[in-house]
Amino acid sequence: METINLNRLAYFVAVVDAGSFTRAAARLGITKTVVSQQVARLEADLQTSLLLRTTRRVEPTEAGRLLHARSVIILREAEDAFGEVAEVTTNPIGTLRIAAPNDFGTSTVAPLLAKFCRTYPACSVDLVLSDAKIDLIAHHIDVSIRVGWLDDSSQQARRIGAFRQLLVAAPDLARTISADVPDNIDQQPFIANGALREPLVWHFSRADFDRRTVRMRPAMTINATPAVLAATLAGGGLSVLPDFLVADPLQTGALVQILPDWSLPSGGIHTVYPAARFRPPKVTAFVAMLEAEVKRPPIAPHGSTTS
Amino acid sequence: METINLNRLAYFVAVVDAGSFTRAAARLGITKTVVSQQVARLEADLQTSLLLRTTRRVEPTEAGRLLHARSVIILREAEDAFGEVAEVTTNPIGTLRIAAPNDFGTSTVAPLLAKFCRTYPACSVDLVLSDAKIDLIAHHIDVSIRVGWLDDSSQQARRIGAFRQLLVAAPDLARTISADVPDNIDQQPFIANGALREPLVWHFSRADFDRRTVRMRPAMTINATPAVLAATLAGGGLSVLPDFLVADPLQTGALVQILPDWSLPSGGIHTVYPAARFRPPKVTAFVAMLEAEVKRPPIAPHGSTTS
DNA sequence: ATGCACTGTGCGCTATTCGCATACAATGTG
DNA sequence: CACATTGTATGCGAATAGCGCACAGTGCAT
Repeated sequence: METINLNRLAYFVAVVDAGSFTRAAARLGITKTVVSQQVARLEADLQTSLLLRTTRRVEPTEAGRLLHARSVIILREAEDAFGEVAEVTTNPIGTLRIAAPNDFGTSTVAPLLAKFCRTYPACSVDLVLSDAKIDLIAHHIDVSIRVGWLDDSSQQARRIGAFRQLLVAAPDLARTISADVPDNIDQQPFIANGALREPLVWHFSRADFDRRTVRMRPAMTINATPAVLAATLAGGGLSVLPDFLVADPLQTGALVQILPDWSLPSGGIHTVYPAARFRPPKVTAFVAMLEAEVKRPPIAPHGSTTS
Repeated sequence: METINLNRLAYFVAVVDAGSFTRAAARLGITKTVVSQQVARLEADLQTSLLLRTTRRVEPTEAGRLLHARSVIILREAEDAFGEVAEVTTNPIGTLRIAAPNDFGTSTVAPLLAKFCRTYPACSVDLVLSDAKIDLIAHHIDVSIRVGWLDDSSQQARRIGAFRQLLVAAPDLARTISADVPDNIDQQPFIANGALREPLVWHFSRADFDRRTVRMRPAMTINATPAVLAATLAGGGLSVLPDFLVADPLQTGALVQILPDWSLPSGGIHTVYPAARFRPPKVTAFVAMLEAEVKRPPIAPHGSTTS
């Protein structure tokens, strides 16, 4: 069987159902000429008469009745399939696979998932945490969240928010620091984040004009941000951490911000999508929710310490 | 959902199955350009990305996986349906509905059905006996058998054989007739067949040159041929009957042919088909069998009486 | 009988689509 | 970093879809 035109089945079924070429054409919104010709071609393809025509009546042959019964099922199934696809393309539904870095995923994305699943009960979520860049299409990732500073290669990233970096310390250590300018801060023990490209050199700025660059002396270097946080909480030294990680410790007083009047370079929160022409609503819905969450800064800029 | 092109489903499925546009194109025997474009159009129709493409890998999206699963089923069902139709169009199979006159149907067609059903076990037969002309397509008749002399209206009839008309009588009556020329036969009691157009005037012929026309005097007129036969068997008079009806009585001696050297006009046995482009094999097979049966004349022409 | 309305189909025509060949950007692979 | 391979964009010819029109056949109401 070498590839018979499936579209003609719809015409044929319409004629049988309507009992007339003319009515079928009206129902299909095309000329009766076309219906007649299409059915004729279907018959030619199958080498069978499917319909016996009089000017007054159209009656299916045995082969016609056979094919009609099958075609009705086929067409209904096709309609169902298209309907299902349409459902996915118009409503947030289905499984959403999100890739995110470990720290941001744990601190921000994961808590947001509860709300997302509550808002869109037809969605389920797979959160894939990884700090490495993974192949989006190979892993069926719908949206990947990249935090920090993008290298030029990821062109198709879209910035949905920013995060600030805060110099923090455990309260006991913070009490020993009285400086209100960064100049001598490099005398303090520093926990370097080995995951950053430049973990030691930090550019402080204040009020649009005051700028200082300080090279910290690492008391220790840890290449995973959550571990840096843990060490900092334990009083191991100062460290620079993103706001979304230290919001809670600052709130509870487990950490204290040092030099709160000075800002460090802020980074971007980006979404990256696999190259697709159309974006499913589940992705749009989630990104909208994440963007709202991320635009509401967890720490007011230039706020004071919470101790 | 306004009529999505079903043919593209095959292309899409081929790509997913092959995991590559190029391999799918090879499998389909067309260019990869076409496959790419067709899938792109399907996606445009559905307003959805079905495939995520890299030059190295092609992976279906969630909608794509959904549609793939459905499409595989749809395509398989379509193939099944076409296969079933092909079965009907190539092999004698299915229900064969035959229309025939009461007399010929009873005497000739009905006995033949046993052989037909034995030869083609995949066929079942509906024999519709009626002396009136019925609407072939309204009654789903595959082939109608007309016996006798067609009026000009039935153009699409095909002659598959002939029958002879025989002047017969019961043996007791036949013994009283000694004539060997038709001239005085009109003195005998005659049973007229009211179903004929001209039941009384008969044209006898012998050996290509001897011709006589006789007008019989009806002792009785009966408008159903089988009843004429019954009256003749009962000795009610001479009558003219088709060979297929009197073959058995002549064989057993229940009837005797009168003037066996003289012939009466013979009639045709015709098939009439509903106007269809293609003829199903079940019809062809049956007509072939009927033609063979009918071509073998039940009574040798110019044979002698069997008394 | 006889218009008459209506059926399905054939014909000429145009717009769209199918399909091919070629060229090209992107991406792994050695 | 050359190289092969992938999917896509482009231009072009052929096939198809679809339209309007005209026409023969058929049932219905006179």
